[in-house]
Amino acid sequence: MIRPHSSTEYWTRWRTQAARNRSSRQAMEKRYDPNEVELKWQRIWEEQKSFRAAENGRLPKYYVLEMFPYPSGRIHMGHVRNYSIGDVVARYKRMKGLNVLHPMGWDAFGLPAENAAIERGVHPESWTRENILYMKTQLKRLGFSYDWEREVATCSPDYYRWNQWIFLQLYKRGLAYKKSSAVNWCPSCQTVLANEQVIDGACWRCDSAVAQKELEQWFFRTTAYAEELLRDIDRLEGWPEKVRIMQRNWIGKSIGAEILFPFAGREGGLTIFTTRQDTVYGATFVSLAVEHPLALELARGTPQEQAVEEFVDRIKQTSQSRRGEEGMEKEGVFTGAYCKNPFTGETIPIYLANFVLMEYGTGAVMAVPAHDQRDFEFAKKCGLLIRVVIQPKDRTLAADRMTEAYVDDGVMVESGPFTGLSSGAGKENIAAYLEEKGWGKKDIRFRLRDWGISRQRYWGTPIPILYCARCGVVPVPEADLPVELPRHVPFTGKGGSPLVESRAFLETACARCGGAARRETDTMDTFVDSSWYFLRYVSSDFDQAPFDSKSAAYWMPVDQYIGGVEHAVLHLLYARFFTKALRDLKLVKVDEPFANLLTQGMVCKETYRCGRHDWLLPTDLLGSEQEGWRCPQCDGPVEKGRVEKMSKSKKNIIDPEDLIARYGADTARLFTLFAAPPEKDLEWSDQGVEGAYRFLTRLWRFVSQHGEALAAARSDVPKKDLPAPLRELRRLTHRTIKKVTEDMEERFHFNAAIAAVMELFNAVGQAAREEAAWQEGGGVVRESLKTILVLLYPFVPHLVSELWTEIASEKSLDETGWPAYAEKVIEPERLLIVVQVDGRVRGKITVPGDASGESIEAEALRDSRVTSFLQGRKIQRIVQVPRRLVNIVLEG
RNA sequence: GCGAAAGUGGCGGAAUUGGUAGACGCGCAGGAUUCAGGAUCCUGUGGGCUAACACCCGUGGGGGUUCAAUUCCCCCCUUUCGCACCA
Repeated sequence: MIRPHSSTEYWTRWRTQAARNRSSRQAMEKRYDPNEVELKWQRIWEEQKSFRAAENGRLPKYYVLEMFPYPSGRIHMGHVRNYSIGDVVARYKRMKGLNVLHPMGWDAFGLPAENAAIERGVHPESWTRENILYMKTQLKRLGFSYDWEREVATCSPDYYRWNQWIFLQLYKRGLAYKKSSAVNWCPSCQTVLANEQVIDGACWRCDSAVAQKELEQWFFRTTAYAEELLRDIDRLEGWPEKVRIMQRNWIGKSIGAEILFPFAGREGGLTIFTTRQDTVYGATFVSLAVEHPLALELARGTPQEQAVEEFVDRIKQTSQSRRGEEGMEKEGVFTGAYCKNPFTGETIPIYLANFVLMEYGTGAVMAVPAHDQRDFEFAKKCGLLIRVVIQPKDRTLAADRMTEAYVDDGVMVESGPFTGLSSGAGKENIAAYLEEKGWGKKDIRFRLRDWGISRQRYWGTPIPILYCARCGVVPVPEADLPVELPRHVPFTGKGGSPLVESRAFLETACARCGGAARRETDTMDTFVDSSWYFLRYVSSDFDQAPFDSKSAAYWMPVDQYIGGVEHAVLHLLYARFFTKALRDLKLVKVDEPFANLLTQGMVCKETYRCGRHDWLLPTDLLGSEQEGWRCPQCDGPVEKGRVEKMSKSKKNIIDPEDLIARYGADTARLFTLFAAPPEKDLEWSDQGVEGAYRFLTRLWRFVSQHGEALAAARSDVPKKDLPAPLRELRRLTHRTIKKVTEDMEERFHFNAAIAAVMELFNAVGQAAREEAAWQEGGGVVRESLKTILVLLYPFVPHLVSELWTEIASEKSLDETGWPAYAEKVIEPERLLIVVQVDGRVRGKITVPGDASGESIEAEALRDSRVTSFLQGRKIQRIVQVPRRLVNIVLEG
């Protein structure tokens, strides 16, 4: 196969070629045309179905998943980055011999499609389908190695019927239920607004003030899993600490107690929740939320009645978001009613306060002004009693001299039988005492709320519920699924959900009694769709259940999940909730869906801004970098703004399509992977892109210049008697394999991996310029270059595939797999030892690889630069780091 | 306010079981090639002081531990992100 080929022959030819190159380089070389190369390989991969995944029990599996996109119309740089990272992982793991599942799909329900319908009269479905088609060609053009046969689109009835099916299972188990809850309501558009449609408390479309409106809505009982969701965070070792903390905070577990404060002068009492039962002797009043069911009732018949009514009305009108604002002043009103502190026996007043939340705890709190900052401020304002019941260790508090609450732990005082206990012991003892006395009990509360999934929208999954005048709430029988969205509905943007207007959809027969029934017109939150799509991929055409449990048993969990931090809480928490619920339905075995999570940073770019005309496109600017930019509209000075996340409004976006047209997908991928490590923000740089492109061009040129020689070179490298520079090149080659493998494996240090390959390529280039490199037949150069190509394959697969066919005849890239390195080759013959005197580098010596510590020390002491520092000084001791460093420590 | 992450040349970033700080890329400078420009190739490039060597300084600031600190500990500053009346 290999033609005999002497080095002289090669050199003669090389020289003539070089000479010819000088006269007509263009004609000589095949130019690097990324477009041609990339389309060619994309076609080949498609034809050969290279990335199809199939279950194979004999092979270890690897499931790598990137967060699927919303089909907004075009992909953006954030997608390119996210999916490039995922593709590197997928291709790398495949080369390592793992059976890789790498799917892609579409988070296809959502508001923008409905807006397009309202604004431009396009049906949400057509709009979405067209966007999907376009974006799919964009993703294919980037060469991502997806198994497209598993593609899912959540707006397809084949998909959302399983949303409905899961809903019914949850409903059966009481995990889906209905309750009254507030929504944002625009009184002018007569419609419900999503949170993102409320801007500064006003409707985004008509700018009128948004009100709160109570509606009956569907919920998933996420709180049923609160404890497990919290506990299992500890097991998610492959997740960023940041995300784990965010989830913990979101779930917000508080351990405390419920205490009943009986009313004074009437039956019953108020149940409060506290985490500081050790301060109960300092509770000098009780505060209620204005929404508390007893708020008005307690005031009835008292002189306070009118004041309370006014207060409640006023506070309720301020929206939730306003109420949470910083510096919101503590306000309250006395209800006119009293209760008893069961511990002190004192009669204490009941107030309403604007800072007490009905949604948390019981909507009632015992107020301990000395040891809670809010209560302190409130008590100061209303002139209420402040009593110190916890003393810090290092000083003594006096109520009348306090300027703020003391909220830390300490020793209990003035606390009856509990006086003298520490806060910790007090909490335990008081909780026990409560149960003994029947005044209350130990209690745990979560900040986590149940998940409201109802949306008064069209473009989402219809909730499979019927309302029958006779039977009440009736779930749609599984056999009748899917409940499909009616196609023809009016999109006006006014009134309720368009589904309400569709009689064909709305009016139906009761599944139980056959009588007239009405369908639920709410659709599901799109987070429902994305809470289990990773399971659908394992068997995306399965029609007996959401997914085939056997396939899930093979593929789950997702080994590596990759996406933006913006989903750190909601999406990831809901997906965890679904996984646990589906596990309890015996559909899946895993407790957690994502074993490892990588949250990639944002793609940023510098911005330009004019004082009068705001953000400007860099291409519109007048002037220059040196003499300063000027505004094209007013000729005023333009300040080079900060580096910000790419966004249309800041006019600092780069369209991936333009980038690909100019440089190709490989350059786009290489740059995004090289410019920063995946988890950090990436600062876009046009010059950096040029640099990446230049590197690829250099690689291309090297192969076209040396291709023939390399193809003909000996592939069996003679292990012995290599000239020193070639031994060195081999060593670097193997060292690079080791480094890149570690960078890929451990922390996805792709930028460092690429840098190492570039370094190797620089060395190859240098070696190849020497005639000596070809004397042994070019085998070492060939091995090094092949290594470069293989190591680069996950990053720039098109270019590498093309070059590989040029130089490597014997095996395909797929068969070759990820290279191994030999420790023995890496082992250097001579070691470079740094010699320090008193910790400062004073000399460098080289010693044989097997030199003993003593001989290294002796050598170090002989070094002339070192000895000049030893003149007239006494050596105190010598520290040696084997094979690396000698530090000579002097006395004095 | 609480929590987290980060701060290294002109720029993006390397290096952390403590052991040559600045890999790799960009930019810049010089050279080769070219009629010229571009492209390409080669060389240099933290700062100070030098003719050069040498030496000194240097990883946000200050202190500490150590033979040795970008890396570990304490204090402070700055930036970014998340949470923010959760009783």
